[in-house]
Amino acid sequence: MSDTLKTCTPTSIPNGKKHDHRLCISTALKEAEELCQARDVNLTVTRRRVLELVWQGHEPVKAYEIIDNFKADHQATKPPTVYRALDFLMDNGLVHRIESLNAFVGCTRPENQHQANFFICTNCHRTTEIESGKIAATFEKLARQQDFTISHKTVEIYGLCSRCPDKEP
Amino acid sequence: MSDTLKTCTPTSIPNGKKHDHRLCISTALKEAEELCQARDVNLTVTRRRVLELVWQGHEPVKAYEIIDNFKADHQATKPPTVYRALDFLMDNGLVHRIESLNAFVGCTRPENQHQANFFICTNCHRTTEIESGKIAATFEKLARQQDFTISHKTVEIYGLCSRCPDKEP
DNA sequence: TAGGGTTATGTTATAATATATCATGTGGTC
DNA sequence: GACCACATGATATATTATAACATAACCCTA
Repeated sequence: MSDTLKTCTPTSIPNGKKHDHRLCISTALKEAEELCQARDVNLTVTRRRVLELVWQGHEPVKAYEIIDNFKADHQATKPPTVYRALDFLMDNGLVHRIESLNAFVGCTRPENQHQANFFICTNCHRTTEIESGKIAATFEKLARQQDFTISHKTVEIYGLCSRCPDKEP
Repeated sequence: MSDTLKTCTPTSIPNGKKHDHRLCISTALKEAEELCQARDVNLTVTRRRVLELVWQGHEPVKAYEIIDNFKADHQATKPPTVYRALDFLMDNGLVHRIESLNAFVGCTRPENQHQANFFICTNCHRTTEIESGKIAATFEKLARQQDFTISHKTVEIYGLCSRCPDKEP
């Protein structure tokens, strides 16, 4: 474990395959607990388990994969339960939905509720949040030109990540 | 008709409610015919009708709405037929898919095959393609910083259009 | 002109994603 | 204890999309 301790942060998920993802998970859960406590909302066992399953990796996870995982836990559950937990987690900025994949990914900086933009690797599916005022500024400028008032965005950029540079795009 | 003849173009759909949308439809169909002929691909009756139905307005249209419209035509058809026609139209740049709505919208400049970015009104659902090298450049720059190689994008910006400025966002 | 390839559509079935609705449980509080 | 708010359970169904195989129409060419 000694060379792989780094936790994943919004803009830099370690490039080496072997970052210690257990740390990502435990950090995400700890942050979620703190935030929910601070906000006086209830991170129940179900919601916590769904969050943990979303955080199985840095790849978006599908709702029915989560349901299947509950089955594997011998804690069988039905779609509404999982979708409700996901709604809660999204409302609290703990997970994001990837519209173009119908899937969900853990938020890497939930303490600061935001809409995220994503880079998504078409090879390994690793998904990273893009932080950039530039993006917002670019869209705001275009919006002003058309008298359009932006409320929210879906920005999902596909391509090959730094770990998969040689794959077919 | 005299004050409403303007056809809708990528960046400016007329703001007055009463642009002559029949002209948008006929222009889109004519361009589609020309392009398909030039490319030696087959704009069949089914595909042409699906395109026409997508072009019923400047709002994204759902696949099953198209199927229902075929029923109303007494030309009942099944999902695979419509999805196949939509695939053809997308392959040929004649329609775009709006991922966050699971819906389809006619392309306003099909002669130049491209990936589009969209402004989508949350009130009237009018959807306009954004043309901007700025957007691509902004993302390319961020991508380079992370050794990410972009292949394609889903960019769907929601808010209120110029016709709906006073609505709740 | 029969055979074979290509393209498009038809048909049946089902997969995958998501929600509406009503019932139940649980913990606080008046 | 009665009530309320919240969370979950359970049933059913809606919505979106595709797999797989069959048929048809057309063209080519040997």
